[in-house]
Amino acid sequence: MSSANQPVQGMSDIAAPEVHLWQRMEQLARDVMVRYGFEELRTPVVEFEAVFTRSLGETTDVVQKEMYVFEKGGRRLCLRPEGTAGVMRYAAGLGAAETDGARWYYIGPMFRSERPQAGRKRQFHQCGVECLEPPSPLVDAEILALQVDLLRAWGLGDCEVRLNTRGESGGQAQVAEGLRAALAPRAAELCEDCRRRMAANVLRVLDCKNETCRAIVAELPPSTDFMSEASRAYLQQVAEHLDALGVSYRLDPLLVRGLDYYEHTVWEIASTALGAQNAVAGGGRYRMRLGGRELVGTGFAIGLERVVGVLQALGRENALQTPPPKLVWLVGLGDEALRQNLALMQQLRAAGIACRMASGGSMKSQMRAANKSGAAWALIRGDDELAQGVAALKDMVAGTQETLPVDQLATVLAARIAGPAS
RNA sequence: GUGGAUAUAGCUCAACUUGGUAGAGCACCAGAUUGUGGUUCUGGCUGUUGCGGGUUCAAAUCCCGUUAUCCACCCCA
Repeated sequence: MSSANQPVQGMSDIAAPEVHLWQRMEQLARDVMVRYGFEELRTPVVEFEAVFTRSLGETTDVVQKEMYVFEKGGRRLCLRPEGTAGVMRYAAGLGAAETDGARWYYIGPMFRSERPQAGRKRQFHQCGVECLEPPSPLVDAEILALQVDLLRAWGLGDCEVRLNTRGESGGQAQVAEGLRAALAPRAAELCEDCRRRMAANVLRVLDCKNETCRAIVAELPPSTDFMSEASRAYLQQVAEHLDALGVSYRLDPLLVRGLDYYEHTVWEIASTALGAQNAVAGGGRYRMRLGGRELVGTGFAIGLERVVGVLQALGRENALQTPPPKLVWLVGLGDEALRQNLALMQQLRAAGIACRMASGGSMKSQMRAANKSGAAWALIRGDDELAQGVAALKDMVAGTQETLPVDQLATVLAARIAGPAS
């Protein structure tokens, strides 16, 4: 294969039959989110760079090295690396009356310039929600319940939810300090990465994969010890609401979320069916300041490529496939029949019937094309049929054939498509 | 950004170790007494061996570079 016809590194074409799975997933997602009172919000793929640098955190890897940034007309622009900041940029331009109680969802492509690997594309797709109701453990629990509901609709009702808190935003510096102090005596034993993380982002030490680091982390006091009583109580209430909602979860004090805007409730849903990139979805409560307004909300994002990956790994993708529409393939023998078939095809389409035809060729080759396309029927006309005002309708599965008047075709076919499976 | 593996027909792969200008299956196209697909039989088409350079009389094969893919680190959904 030549490099000229490949897509850009880390970006993929999604074609049939897999694209049918995507369409179905998106349809189910919209159905579920609408039931929870969410409206779709479509924000641009291109945003000002500052929208993300200010909200995700200047020091996060996403901002520092993964964004596609470019300059146009003297403005620093970028391709969105995630969905929340763009939604909040939109919200910041509204009045409080419009953002209070807002519930938005989005589905679309995101871009991060990372090295591609299993479950990690440079253009990937997320489905997420943002809820701007007044902060409450009840809202957090409801949003998590929505996410679990959505995964269940896709056939992933058995994923494990890990839940944790980052504490109120005012106390996060204390948490970092506390952890740093607790780690300090054993800093020399930590891996090279973790020694760097101690200064840059202590929380990341908690989910290091290195064995000796994990052993050290296991002996640390839980990070909630460094939080306020109110922060611990908030988490406790979220847990109680989740119990009431029937959502199962596991409290995991080592769960870390990467972006700076999170506060209080955070969660993540992973699947062992995936490789190293096993996080399927994540979410939490956040606070960010944009355009002079401070916005608080709860939201989540789901990586659609990863959901597809889990479904395929577990062999569940077929459960979401819907049967393709029944297709009628028009076969014409001779130029006049082809011409009249073209007009007939448009009449049938106008009646809601899916139709195709070949531009010519022998009857054999046209029938072969009909078969290859998976057409349910072949509709055959030659000079004899034209003269009599009829058409031969062949059932491609049963192999049976009958002759019908042309003016009855639309009603007969429509009835058979709607009726019981043939 | 770092590391490992890989790159041959539309697809899955063989030939590479022991250099001698590529082959199979599937797919595709066409026929099997001139109006019927899917099965069968017969025949046919397909490649600047990812790209660039080097060694050699000769490179898919050996060497260097480069690009891409896969996997892992890192990070995240």
